[in-house]
Amino acid sequence: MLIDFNIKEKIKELKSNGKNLPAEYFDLGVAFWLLNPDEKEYTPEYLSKKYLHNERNPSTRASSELQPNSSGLSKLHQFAQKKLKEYKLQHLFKDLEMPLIDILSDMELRGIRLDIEALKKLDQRLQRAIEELVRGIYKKAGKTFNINSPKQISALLFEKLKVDSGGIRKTKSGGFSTDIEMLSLLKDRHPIVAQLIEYRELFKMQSTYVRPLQELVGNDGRIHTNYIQTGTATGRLSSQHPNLQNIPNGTAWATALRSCFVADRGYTLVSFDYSQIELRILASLSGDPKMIEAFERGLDIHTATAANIFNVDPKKVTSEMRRVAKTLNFGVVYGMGAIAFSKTSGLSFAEAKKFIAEYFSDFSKIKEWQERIKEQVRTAGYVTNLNGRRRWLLKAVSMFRGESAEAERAAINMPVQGLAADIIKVAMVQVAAELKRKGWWNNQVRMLLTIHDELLFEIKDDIMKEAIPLIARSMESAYQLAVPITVTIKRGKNWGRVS
DNA sequence: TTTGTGTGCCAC
DNA sequence: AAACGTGGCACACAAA
Ligand SMILES: Nc1nc2c(ncn2[C@H]2C[C@H](O)[C@@H](COP(=O)(O)OP(=O)(O)OP(=O)(O)O)O2)c(=O)[nH]1
Ligand SMILES: [Mn+2]
Ligand SMILES: [Mn+2]
Repeated sequence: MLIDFNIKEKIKELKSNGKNLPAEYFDLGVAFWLLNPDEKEYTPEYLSKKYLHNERNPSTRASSELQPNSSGLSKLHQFAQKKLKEYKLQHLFKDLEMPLIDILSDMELRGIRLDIEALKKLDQRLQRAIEELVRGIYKKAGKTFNINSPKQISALLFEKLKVDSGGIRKTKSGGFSTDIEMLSLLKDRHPIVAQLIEYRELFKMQSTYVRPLQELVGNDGRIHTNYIQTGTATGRLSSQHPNLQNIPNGTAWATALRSCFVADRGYTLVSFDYSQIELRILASLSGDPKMIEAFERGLDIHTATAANIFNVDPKKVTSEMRRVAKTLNFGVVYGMGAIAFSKTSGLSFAEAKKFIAEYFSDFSKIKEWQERIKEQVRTAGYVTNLNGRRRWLLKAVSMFRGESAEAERAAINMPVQGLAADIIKVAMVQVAAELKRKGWWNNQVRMLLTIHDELLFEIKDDIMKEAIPLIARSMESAYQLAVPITVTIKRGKNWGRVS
């Protein structure tokens, strides 16, 4: 058995060189992450110092110092084994996280094709639009300055241009805040502000996405992200270099950017996204009869909330309205206050307070479930999800009210977000196994991206008709809840496509 | 020159 | 963001 850190990288190396893979492996970083997903890092140096009280990297120590069988790595292994068993995490480790490594390594090696020419054109369009905005901003300002500096924007607006600063929040370091909420407030007070807002949007697109993506395209014309299996405290994956889990979505610029992610010739991009996934999980965990019935009837609670808040017929709910409602639905169940709710929804403070109160009286079992979680985290110092995944939250008993409240909200979130993470991981393992049985894995069907509750595939056109229902049914049956689990399927030659 | 903090914003 | 949660990343600015 291969016992080491960063096994995903080692597997990728072996696969790239056509070597045989170890039959069994034990990733120490992932093991320690399951034991405590809030560690600062999961390196041999850090963990052996912390758990073995040993300063040096256990894997690079001179062999002369070592007793056979008691090297630092096997000490860490023994410790992790013992604790995984004690915490009942072996199942998650052995049957979910370790099998996932093989899948993630295939996904990272495969990468996703980028249309470089389209991206360059988008860059140029952005560049021209940004230059135009900069000209207009400097003209209205009567001087040049660094528009990327919140400090300089503040000085310009409130000192040089004498814009009324009434109602403008201060940052914790004392200056006026210039975030989107404050700029929206200032939009009616000076014509420069609308241009600043648009500049922010375009500069973000260019500096965070369009430029770095061009840099990171490989010789194969594809982008290879790195999934961090130890990257979150709830069980989700994270994605780095580049992060492909936060590619813009919804605006015209976002669609243009997503259109640069394309399928190989003869293939189609197909995405499968779980519907209202954490609300379904919450309904199931809490046993709330009303929410369970809503899902059994096939209702869309995000749409219902949007219709309610915006006072329109559910059929008239737009995707932007539904996204706002999504923020509100999850906000409420994870502890949002009436002030934040009113700002996000546009409702008055009183209406917001009423909405939240009615939400918890409609779905009263959710409130009861939350109270049980709060009790658990206070008494045990940790919470677990349905599969035993664990998060330590010792601050739940902090003497500082803000700290304990924050820990309680995290405690309420973890069992839900963490089960959603487990469900998609189970789905990935199950789908991969079924596709391998078909002989399609990594050939006619390529799993490209995992985005929290969504899988993006590249599928050969001639087997789409068979592959799509196979994947969808597999994802929907990956886990049994008290409510049905469904996926929404979208397809196109590029990622900016319509349904 | 590098490193760390603050601000801000993209996604789920 | 004044009581939604989970992330990654770019940039300004100050300190090392
Ligand atoms: N706490 C919190 N969680 C969020 C937020 N946005 C998304 N999530 C979590 C909960 C969602 O169920 C999960 C997947 O995000 P999606 O965008 O796919 O939304 P969801 O599946 O709920 O609805 P959908 O039917 O796919 O549009 O991520 C948010 O603003 N706050
Ligand atoms: Mn979803
Ligand atoms: Mn999603």
